[in-house]
Amino acid sequence: MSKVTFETIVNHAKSSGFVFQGSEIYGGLANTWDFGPLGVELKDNIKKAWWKKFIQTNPYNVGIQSAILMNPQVWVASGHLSTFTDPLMDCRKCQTRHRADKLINEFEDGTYTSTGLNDQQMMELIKEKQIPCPNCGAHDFTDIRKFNLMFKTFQGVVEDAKNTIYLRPETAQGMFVNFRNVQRTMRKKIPFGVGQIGKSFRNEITPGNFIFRTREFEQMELEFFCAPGTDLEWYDYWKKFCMQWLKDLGLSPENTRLREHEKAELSHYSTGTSDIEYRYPWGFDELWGIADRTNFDLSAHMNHSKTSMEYLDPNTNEKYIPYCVEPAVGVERLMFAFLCDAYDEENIKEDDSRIVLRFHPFLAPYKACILPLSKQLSAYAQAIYAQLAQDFSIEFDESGSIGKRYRRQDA
RNA sequence: GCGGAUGUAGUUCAGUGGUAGAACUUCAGCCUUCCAAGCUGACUAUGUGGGUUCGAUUCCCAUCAUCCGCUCCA
Repeated sequence: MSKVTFETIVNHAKSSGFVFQGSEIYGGLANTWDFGPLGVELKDNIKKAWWKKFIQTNPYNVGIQSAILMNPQVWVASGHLSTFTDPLMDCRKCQTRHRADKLINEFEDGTYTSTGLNDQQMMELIKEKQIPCPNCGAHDFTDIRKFNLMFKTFQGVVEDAKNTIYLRPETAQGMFVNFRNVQRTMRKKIPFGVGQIGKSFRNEITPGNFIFRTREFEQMELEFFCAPGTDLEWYDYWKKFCMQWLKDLGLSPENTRLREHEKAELSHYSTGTSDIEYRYPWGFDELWGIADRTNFDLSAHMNHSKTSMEYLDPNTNEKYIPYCVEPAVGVERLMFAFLCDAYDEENIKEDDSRIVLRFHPFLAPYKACILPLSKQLSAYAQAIYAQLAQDFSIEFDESGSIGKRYRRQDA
């Protein structure tokens, strides 16, 4: 099935109005992509489908939309600020990368400590003590570079450290900090979920693969809160739920699989994570992460904000911090998966093929196209077009031969 | 960020230190046709900025972007 090459699909997406390179006329901006007329329809349809399935028709879940800019304390509590900010140095000789704090702490069995040192001081210490590259033994490091995954900006007119705020690297924290608001106003009982669709930003070291990994991306995340001890059950439930949804939307099962994370690759917040993977042109890669986040986030916010995140179970009169299962999927990579899956080349006769995109009707950018057989029918055709366009995305085309026009729409 | 490759119309691909070419696409006109490639015509390109040169798309440098690895994640 996945006979589509990466290049073919990217070219087709670019040349048929799905995706354009961002800021193209200025030479582009690395890894930014703009969605064209067809792209935005497809992307919106994916979001609508998700919202309908996970929020609108789901008895457990409700939706929110939280701000992209949040109090920096959120990121302190969530761990994003500390775990995503590593002081890194490259060895010029062997091209390996190391963390400055680790170099210091691991040198001579921990004689020295990086605690309390700023970047400048760490660099000086490494130089002074002649700490070598663990890989090749050279003493030729680059300066420390901070790889902060989070985009930084300043709130207010003055640019100083006190005003530093971040663009959110995930939408999830918006659900956690609003846990009590939602629970109270919607009178929700555990288990229940809060979902949102929104942009997130990560200053990835290496983005790439077209729209698969970008620094600005849109997430569809659900935080499903449940009682401690029931999390594994729900974890399984959502895995199946998500898989089924993909299948219902026509994503071919042979290109989709579920993969359990190894212990070593688990993120700082999770005790169990599975990926739904899709067979992209370069191979299977992560599409949808389903994580058991335990009560890590709510506990962290409770400790940090001094606001109780406890839930009083009305049946047992028990107070607890709910556990959380999170299915999180990136809209763009899901869209890319649907694009790859829909792409087909039909052989008409020898040496002749045509490109057809076979989307699920719900996802198809256009639902129909009006093609008058002759220009004399133009007025009637226009009327039909206007009528249908009230409720659907419709195309209109009266130039060229009829066969040609059919084919234009296929692609 | 590091290493390697690449950069010519919308797309695919030619070509040259001295006027840049094709096919498909697109557009206009003819045709009024039910799954592309009938006829006529038209538009459109050497990523950007320097340098060498009488002259650079071609050679050199820088830069930007893309692709492939390292890495990371939804």
